[in-house]
This record gives sequence, structure tokens and C-alpha cells, in this order.
Amino acid sequence: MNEAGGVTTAVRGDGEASADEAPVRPMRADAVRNRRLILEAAEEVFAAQGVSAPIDAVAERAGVGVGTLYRHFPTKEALFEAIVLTRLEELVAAAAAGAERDDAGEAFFSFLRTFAGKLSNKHDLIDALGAEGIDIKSQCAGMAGDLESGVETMIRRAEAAGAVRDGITPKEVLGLVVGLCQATERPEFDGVSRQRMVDVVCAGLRPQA
Amino acid sequence: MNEAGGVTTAVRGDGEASADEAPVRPMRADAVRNRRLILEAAEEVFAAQGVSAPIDAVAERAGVGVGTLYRHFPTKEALFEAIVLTRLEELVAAAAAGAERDDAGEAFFSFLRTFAGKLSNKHDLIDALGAEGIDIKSQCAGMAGDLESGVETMIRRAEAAGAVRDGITPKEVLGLVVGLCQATERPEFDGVSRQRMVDVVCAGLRPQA
DNA sequence: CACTATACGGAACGACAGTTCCGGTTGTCA
DNA sequence: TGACAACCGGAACTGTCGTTCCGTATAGTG
Repeated sequence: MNEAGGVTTAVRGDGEASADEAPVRPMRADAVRNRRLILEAAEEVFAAQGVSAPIDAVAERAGVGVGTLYRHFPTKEALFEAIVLTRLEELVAAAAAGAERDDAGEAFFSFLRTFAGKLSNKHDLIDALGAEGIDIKSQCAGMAGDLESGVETMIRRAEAAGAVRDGITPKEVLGLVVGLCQATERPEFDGVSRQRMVDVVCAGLRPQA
Repeated sequence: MNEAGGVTTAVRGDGEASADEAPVRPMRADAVRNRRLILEAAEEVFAAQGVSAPIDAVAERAGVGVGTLYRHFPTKEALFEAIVLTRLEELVAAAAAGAERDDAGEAFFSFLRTFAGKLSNKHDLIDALGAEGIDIKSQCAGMAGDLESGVETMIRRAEAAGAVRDGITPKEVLGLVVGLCQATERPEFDGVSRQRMVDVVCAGLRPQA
């Protein structure tokens, strides 16, 4: 329902350790601190409760008022995307790394398990990747594209190595793993069950007799 | 002693098949008609939109007011359960039938495909079976138990026949298929993709080398 | 230390969904 | 046909959630 920029005011000098100096405009110290508190809180709350978590819960956990939260992120969705984007970046990096490895087959399946592991207890990511009917927005779309590219490379190479069944697409693989994780997250399953369910999907992706 | 029934007023003479003859009191003709209209509407609306569909949408589609709807079902959840229960019954029947077949392996996988097919476009069922954290209530719980029993029988027999991997539990199988369908329902997949994704899960359930 | 742009907090607003209530309608039976 | 109980419709109530507004507090500066 809006354009969704991602971040509002001139972000800057966020204490993220990087040395990126943009001489736009300095941010007040308390603002910087609160921004980080909000992001940390959102990370936890969204991970635990998914997109549907009330924004007040995030504000409360961060120890700020909702007004402050909206000063930093124009919309709930913007905040959610900021979190998801970070998570997606990790996955894209993992996919890119896997696409470089020599042992294509092992690289692919190892990535899948990493992927499933990263989704574990991250309801936000699962919600974002599993959003039915609703397209992932803005920057997330690009990230999702990057993720698919990485996976595609791994698939092609693993296929060539005879380690993966023919014809499967990255979208299908990602969809399967996301669906798997939605199932896997249910409280009725213990670690053993989860492991076995991941095994089932991995086994199904191997070349078929 | 008359609360948590699921149905409000003295239902009667509805095609329930059971022999429970309660000479309580007959239902007025228009009430019977409306009740069926509501159920039919709910079936369509919930299938298309899942649990989250507004109750007004059901009332409107049925051509009745919300008041009427609430006269027949004390709560949205009660109506939802009524729909899901019907759907679950079909699945239980299919599972029971499969448990009888001689070709245990084929019976199991054939059931799985039927299962996946029945979940197709039935967001209500997917929501109900995939409800995270929220337990399926009342009669649905019993039905879900019956479903598991049927699946368990099929699994054991298929295992004995060497057609299914060892150690898998009915809960895991059902979880996998529900997760699969959550993925499969996304609009980005066409029939070919869906088929392939079902194949992947089925293949993964076969005995592993 | 005073001053101001910046930032903060949280009450208030509007949208939406589930549920209740009650005046009016209608099927049913004598 | 008349009368009553069952039934209907939908406005109104309640609670939740996202978002806005504005008076107050404070970091940064001269």
C-alpha cells in the first residue's frame, strides 16, 4: 500500500563495524542506539512469531515507544524487510560459496541442510519465503533472485556430476525446502524427526533409478 | 451439557447418516435450507482463502446475514471445523481403504498422491493440518488420530514389503505432505512443477540404498 | 549555559474482524 | 386464518493492530 523505501531518515554510521563513510548527515547518538535496539528486538520477535507479530511487541522489547519505531521505519513491512534482507544475504552468500565448490553434489546437499538449518526457528524468513500469493517486495525480490541464481548454478553442476535428479528447478527446490521447514517447525517434532524429514527431501532430490 | 457441541440448535434430519434419532424438535424449513447454504458457502470460501477468510464473506456468499450464520454455528471456529471434519472424513476413508489393499507399497504411494490431490486448492484443510502451535480441536483431533492410524498401518505394511524407508512415522509423513502442499499451492508453480515436487517427496520416502 | 533541531513516548485514530442484540419476518400448527 | 415461536438481517459493540500526531525531552553546538 505504499512505496516502501526500506529506511527512512539518513541512516549513517550505524555501529555495524563497516567503514562505509557517507557524508550525508550525522545521526544523533540516541537515535543510532535506538535503531539498533529496534532491529535486535525485531529480529527476535519476528523470528519467534513471524510476520504477524504486533509492532507494539517489537517496540516494547526494544524498550522504545511505537512513535520512535515509526521514526526509523516508515512501516511495519519496511522493518520486516530489513530483517529478512539480512537473513537472505547470509543465504545468498552460502549459495554463492556452494556454487564455487568442486564437489558439486556435496556442495548442493550441504547447502540445502544449511538452508534448512537457517530457517529453523526463523518464522520471519519462513513467512517471507513462503508468502502465498503475495510477492516479496523491493530489495527482497532482488535477493531472492540472487538466491535462485546461486541455487541454479549448484543444481546444474550437481546434475552434470550425476548427483541430482534431472529437470528440477531452483524454484522447486526452494519451495520444497521452505515447505519442509514449515512442517518441521511444528512443536510435535523432535530433532530426530526433523532430521529424518530433511533426509527424505534430500533423498528425493537425488537421481532416480 | 449442551455447550461445546459444534452445532447449535437441534439439528435433525440432515443427511448425517447416523441412526441417532433425537425426537427433540424439528427444524424449520428455511433454517434447514440456510444451514446448507452456509455450509456450501463456507466450503468454497474457506477452500479459497483459508481460515483467515472473514466470516462476512461466508455470510454474503450464502446470501444470509451474519446473525443467521451465528444462529447455526456458535463461532467461526465451529463452522470451520465442520468443513474440515467433512474433508478429513474423506481422507480417513481413503487411508482405511489403502490399509486394506494387498499391494502395500503401491497403496501407500497412491494414497499419498490422493492426499496431496485432495489438499490441492483446499486452503482450509492445509491451514487446519498445518496449524502451527494451535492444536486441532475437538472432533477434528479424533479424525486426525484416525488418519494417522490408517497411515501407520499402510506404512508398516509397506515397510514390511520393502517399499518404504525404515523408521518413518505417520506424523512425519503427514507433515511432509502438508508442507509439500503449502509449497505447491503457490501460484508460481504450474502442474508440471507440482507433479515433480510430489515425486521428489515420494521418492525420498522409498527405501534408501 | 542556553538554544534549537532532532528524537522520544504514548495517547488517539481508523480499519477490520468476530460476536452480540433486537426489532421485524415467516413457517407452522390449530 | 390467526397467533406464536422460531428464525432472519444487519447495525452496533468489542478488541486488536497499524499508523499518526503532538507535546516533551535531550544531544549537539556556540
